[in-house]
Amino acid sequence: MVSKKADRSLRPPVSKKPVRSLREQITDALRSEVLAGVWTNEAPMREHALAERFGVSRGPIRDALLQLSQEGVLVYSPNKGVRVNTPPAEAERLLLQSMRREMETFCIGRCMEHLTEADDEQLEGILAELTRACERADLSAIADNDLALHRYLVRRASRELEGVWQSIASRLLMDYSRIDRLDQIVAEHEAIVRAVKKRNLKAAQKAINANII
Amino acid sequence: MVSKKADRSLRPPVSKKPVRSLREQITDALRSEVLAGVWTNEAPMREHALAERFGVSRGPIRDALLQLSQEGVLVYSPNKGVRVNTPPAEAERLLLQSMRREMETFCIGRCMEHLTEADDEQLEGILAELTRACERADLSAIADNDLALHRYLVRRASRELEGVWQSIASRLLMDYSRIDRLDQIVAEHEAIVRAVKKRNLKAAQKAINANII
DNA sequence: ACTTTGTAAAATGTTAACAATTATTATTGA
DNA sequence: TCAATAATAATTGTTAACATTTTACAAAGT
Repeated sequence: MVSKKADRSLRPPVSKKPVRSLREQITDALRSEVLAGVWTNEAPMREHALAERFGVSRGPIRDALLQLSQEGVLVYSPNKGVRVNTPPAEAERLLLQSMRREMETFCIGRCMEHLTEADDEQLEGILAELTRACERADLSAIADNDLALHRYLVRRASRELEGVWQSIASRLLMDYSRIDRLDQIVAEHEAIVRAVKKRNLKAAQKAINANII
Repeated sequence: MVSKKADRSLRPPVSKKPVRSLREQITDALRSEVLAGVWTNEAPMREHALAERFGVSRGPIRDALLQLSQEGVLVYSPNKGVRVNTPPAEAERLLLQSMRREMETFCIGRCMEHLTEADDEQLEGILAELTRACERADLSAIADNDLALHRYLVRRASRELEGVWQSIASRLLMDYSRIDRLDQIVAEHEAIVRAVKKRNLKAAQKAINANII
């Protein structure tokens, strides 16, 4: 499924997309699953089982699990493996929320002016995927595209900040599976994209802050 | 030096200290070196050389390099290895500073009331190490103990926040090697410890904010 | 019945060999 | 001489085997 051979044969002959390593692919797949509530924090996630499922050896699996542990999605216990992290307590949650708002407000303010129509298209594409994911209630895809939309704006503002942002956003979405208002998710992100397309900074910041809850 | 056998033989018979994995030891060692300016970002850090130096195989080395890349200390290029990251630009720096202040202000306010005399002793110990490191101008040890003192307070407040804090603090200290006022470092951290020992929250927050520059 | 102890299974930690990629050097051609 | 290209070396990516640790289970003892 993510094996290297298959990946290469499927890749278009001329591709500008940066090669995504096995580790990255596995990390992304597992993150969206965990945020969607596919895994419980009762039983540890076994490396051998994951390796078989992804059709790779334990090496890249370990890399992904280590990365997700640093990101706050999983919790790592030496010699015991990893399990799903618990959502942050109320006080931590409020702090992380405040920090995420600060980051994304900064990022949209920084990238807004030099966004192009190509960026608008990209955002529309992610929004469309998010909408479809909501329609079929695919929590994993919803988490994926929710993060992707915000990440796109962060990345446009600063590659340096992406890592910090990811670990804050992931922690905040640790109880994403409890989300039930799927139409609200779509509406909030539509508002963000709309404001961005109009290059209306204040409205965009307002929409983003309204979405970070 | 960091081999497992040696480590176990040196461990006291009854120890409450959590076992530090090879990955953690190597990560900490490399982080303090990079922050101290031992490595340049000109040449990539070679896995084989590091493996030989630490007397382990490339596996744990790769783990440490991956972790430090996520932390913002190193930059990872697929198939090309890692090199030292560049310090954040001014705008990013100001944002990260603000976030770090917010975090540490929160953490000291949260842990202050349930700190004990044992904590005071720990902090004094770190401060003493920091002072000695400054006296012999050992930048690596200075970076280590500077981070250790702040990390201690963060950890006392919340284990959940430690990872986020580390990646912010590391990025802010990426030009630590340019520090030349060694006596000022000692004075600022003395002020922090003094305020904490007096359980004076306002003074502690002020001292911490004065130190985050 | 309960605790303790020893053994076996299963999991993670580490290593070394192999595969694939990138960088370097040498060579060929105009 | 210089550019293009092929051979070579060096480096990272991946894998499978081995080592260590933890866990589960059963047997023995009190």
